Amino acid sequence: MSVRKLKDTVLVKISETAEKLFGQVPDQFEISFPPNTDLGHFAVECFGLAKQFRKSPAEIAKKITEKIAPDDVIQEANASGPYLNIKLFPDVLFGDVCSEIISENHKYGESSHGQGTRVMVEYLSPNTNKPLHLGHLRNGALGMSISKILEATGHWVVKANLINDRGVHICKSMLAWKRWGGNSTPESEGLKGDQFVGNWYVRFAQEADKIQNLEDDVQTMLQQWEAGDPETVKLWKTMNNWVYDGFAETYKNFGLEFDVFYYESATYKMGKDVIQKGLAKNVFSKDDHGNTVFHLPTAEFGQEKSGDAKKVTVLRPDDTSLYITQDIATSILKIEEHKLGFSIYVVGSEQEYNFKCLFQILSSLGYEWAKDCYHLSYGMVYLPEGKMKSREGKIVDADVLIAEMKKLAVAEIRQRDPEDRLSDNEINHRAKKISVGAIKFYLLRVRPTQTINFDPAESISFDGFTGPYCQYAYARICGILAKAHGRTNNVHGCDFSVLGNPEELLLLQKLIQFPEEVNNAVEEFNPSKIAVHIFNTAKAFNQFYNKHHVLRAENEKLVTARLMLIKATAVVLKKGLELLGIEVLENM
RNA sequence: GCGCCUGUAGCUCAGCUGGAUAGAGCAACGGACUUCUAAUCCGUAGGCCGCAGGUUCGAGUCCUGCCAGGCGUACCA
Repeated sequence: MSVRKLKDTVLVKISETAEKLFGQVPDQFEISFPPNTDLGHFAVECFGLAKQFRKSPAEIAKKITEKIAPDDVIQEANASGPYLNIKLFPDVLFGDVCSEIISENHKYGESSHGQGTRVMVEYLSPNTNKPLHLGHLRNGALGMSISKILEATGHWVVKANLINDRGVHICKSMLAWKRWGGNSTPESEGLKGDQFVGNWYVRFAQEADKIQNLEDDVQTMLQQWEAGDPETVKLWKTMNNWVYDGFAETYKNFGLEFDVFYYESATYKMGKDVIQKGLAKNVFSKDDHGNTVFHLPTAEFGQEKSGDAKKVTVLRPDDTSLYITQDIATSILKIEEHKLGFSIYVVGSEQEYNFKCLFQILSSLGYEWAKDCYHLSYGMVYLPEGKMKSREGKIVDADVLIAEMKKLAVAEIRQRDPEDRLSDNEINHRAKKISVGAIKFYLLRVRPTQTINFDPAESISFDGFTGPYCQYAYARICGILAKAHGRTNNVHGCDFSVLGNPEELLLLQKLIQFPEEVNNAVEEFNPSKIAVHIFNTAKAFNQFYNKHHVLRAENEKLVTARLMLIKATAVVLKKGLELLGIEVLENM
């Protein structure tokens, strides 16, 4: 029997008993867990039934308790005030749950809700003028995790990266390098390509304070680029490729993957065409300054003080494009190329208004799928000194953070290996998984809408509510299973009736709950649901581990049954971490 | 001004569509390694859940008003 079926069995039983008692089939009621495991394995709140049957919740709970007939699944029922607590026979409860998890293995927790739905997750979307920073890592962790969660719920996911590769800001680093860079390359300077280009972007800002015409020169360069001037285009390609090489390294280190790349340089012209067509159809209009504008419907967007509708500029008077111009085009491209059921944009909360406008414009252009576009907005990452500002050097560089975390992980691993048994290779391998896991967990453990106040000391911690804590629980289980010598091969021959202490029950409860949490996570686009639940699962395991023996349990039956329980726990921990984009280790 | 987000323990956050005594981690203090990995566990201490009303048998959770902070409010991205 599966976990779901087990719950259904209990539901049906209660439903039937209530019908016999009150002559009516109860309306829907939910099954939950009692606050502690002594009370029972499952609980039913009788408030809803109270309304339907016009009796007090306590009375209903009591009556059902008296009438419920024990069978081969339900051991006993107890009323506790308005609550009806149910105990099952341990062999059924533990046996069914563990067997299901072990036989489903990595598929446990998955569902088919999204079967046949294609969905695009656009995330990261960096500019090619500077290296990635902590904000990008939050975006990346979120984008990857959401993609994995969607896949686990049956969706076909296309992960997209929209590269902002053109514009004045890109020209700034180009200009600085052209003027002062000489023949230097990332290679000659021993720098990652994105770091190298980023340095020239900073240099531009410094020089612009001193040199008067620099801003004008950069505008000239942009015009040259738009005109297709071969030399400028060549420079642009060269520098962007340096950046891409650098980014690729960071993606690999942090475990970010993409199926498709969109480049604004390739879509901005299409954006202009779409605007022109819209202008012809009167979706857009020209304002007094020559801007091409869109009037937002006052019903949803309100109005200006003057009483006019609010407007959004989609094309400048000289017909050069804006951010939203190319975004309109990219949105259309995405849908046309990939036949999407829905489309997610993982972008910071500061752009909420822009996306609201974008989706409205798409809708007004006649694209019905605009309602299937969803802006997954997330809060900013603040440093102790305040908001990150790349121009002022007030940033946490992604590569630096990853490298520092890795150093700390290496130190921790060495401390646990006083006899120097581990090879450098092995240490490196472990440190990588641990450090990246720590960063991702730190960024994903709070709901996306929360602003994160980046606390360096807390973020580098490997104790408590962290990724390494969860990885550690998994590694401990692996250690035990490795010494079990195949005694976990036959789940169905295992006698589970010996299990049932509070620690075992609590752990089992977490395993039962996992699929629901995956479901909650996908419904809310909120990976923190899984992070919190995996932490609670690891914690329940550690509590069990500290109080009870597995391999040295009192008798062989207990050893085998506990082995099954922890094997199932390992499955859940691994799957949950995987959905967060975090890898597990068998040794730590 | 308007829109969105946030306000829960000293700090960082959970708290599912209202339901059993408001939970965790960190920091503090006190304990547990001859025992399956102490990156662990146990205990102590710490809360007018921003404030004030309202709805309800029942509110941290829903409604209204206020206070404080963040972001946005278009020819930046």
